Amino acid sequence: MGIEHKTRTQLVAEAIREKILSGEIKAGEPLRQAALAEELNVSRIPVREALLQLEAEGLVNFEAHKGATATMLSADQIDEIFDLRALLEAELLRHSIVNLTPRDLLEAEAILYDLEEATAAGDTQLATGKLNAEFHVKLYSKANRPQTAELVAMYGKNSERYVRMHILLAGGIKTAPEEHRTLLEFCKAKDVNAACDFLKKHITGAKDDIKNLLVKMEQNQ
Amino acid sequence: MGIEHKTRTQLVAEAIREKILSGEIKAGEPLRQAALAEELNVSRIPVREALLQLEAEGLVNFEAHKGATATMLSADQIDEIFDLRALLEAELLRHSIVNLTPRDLLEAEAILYDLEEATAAGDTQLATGKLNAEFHVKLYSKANRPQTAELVAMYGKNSERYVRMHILLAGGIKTAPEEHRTLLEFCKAKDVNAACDFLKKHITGAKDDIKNLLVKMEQNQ
DNA sequence: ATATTTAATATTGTATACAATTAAATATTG
DNA sequence: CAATATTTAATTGTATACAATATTAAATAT
Repeated sequence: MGIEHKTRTQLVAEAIREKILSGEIKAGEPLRQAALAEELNVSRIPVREALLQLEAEGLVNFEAHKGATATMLSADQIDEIFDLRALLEAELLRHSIVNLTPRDLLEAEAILYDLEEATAAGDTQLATGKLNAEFHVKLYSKANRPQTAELVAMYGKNSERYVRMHILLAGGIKTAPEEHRTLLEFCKAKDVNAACDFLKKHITGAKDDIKNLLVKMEQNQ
Repeated sequence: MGIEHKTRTQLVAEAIREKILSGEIKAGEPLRQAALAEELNVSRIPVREALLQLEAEGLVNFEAHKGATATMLSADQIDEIFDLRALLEAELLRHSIVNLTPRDLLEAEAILYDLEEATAAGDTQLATGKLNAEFHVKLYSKANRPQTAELVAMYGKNSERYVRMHILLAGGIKTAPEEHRTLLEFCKAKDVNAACDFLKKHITGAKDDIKNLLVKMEQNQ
């Protein structure tokens, strides 16, 4: 049970990732190695390695000799990412549902309870962010599809900043709380097809909401 | 039209990638930075960066302080990867079919012709490798889904060594050539659902073939 | 002899220094 | 003045050197 010995590269990656997701570093903005290195009190080597990792996560574009920039997703790319999420998350759910125990379903319901309470309290940040993710992860938890789950996590992270932005600009996503409850009921009933179809629509709905905003922003520039 | 100035990191990545795909570096084998650096006449820095890239491609596992190893895919992981490919490639085809021009279909048929000739000549390496990939790529070429295509390319690369190995050990994949022709006919007829369903079965069939071999190999160890 | 420390070695992680490339600024020419 | 060279500065890419960690070998204790 040793102390976790995080490498500098990992710490730097976390720092830059958060800067991008929080919007402190805006999409398209160049990421200067020297500046980041100085700010984080490390040499450029771990910064470079962190940037490479973040490129693999889709948060950064790294072009040889030209440097790294935070990725700027066009409306089309957002569109595609959310389609991918719908496809992959439905696949996870399909494999998970049959293995979900009554215990799992109760835990999901407990999260849903918190989520509804947060929504009622007006905490859209918490509701659409952490709790929403927890609920979904719980439903997928018995899929036994680690690589698919990793992909889903990656795309989730990549969408996160746009969701956050959307919350800020549009005052939260209109995802009706009942949608989550409907999804849970389908899972309880072990109605695989209904649950997966509904999940796809659920994700696609969020997409349309965000995409509209993105299109407007692109026009304004 | 400048001379392509490939960075050392890119060259090293290509070299190591080929070593892994060709089987020169076996799955599970450790990749010593110093040894690779000396062999390729570079310092350890580009080697490290190349290893990070290859990790993103799924060809390498990189653990802090312990070093990198060529990924060893279990039968379960192969299973999941091929399921993912079936899902994603069907998605690409679904979006591409409607945009495929008669010209595209003729080009696909030309590749298929070469493929059948190679098969007849007994060149399973060429037929199941390059030409097979070309045929599929042609069918997906009008999908307009760059990120999905990138994923498919990645998983394709990751499966490649197992396909190669299978060809060596089992004398080629039994994928009936008629399967490709059937798929092409569905595309010509613009029968989206039939084509996608058939494609999924086509990929899943290849999976079962390879998986059987993998299971045997795991038992032998 | 086996288990547990301690020392030695090998290997990875990171800072510094320098080389290569690109972008910006200045000079040059039609 | 516009367009093109030429120089300068900024930035990235990579080698070398050293620090931190993990692995192996030796030493000690049980």
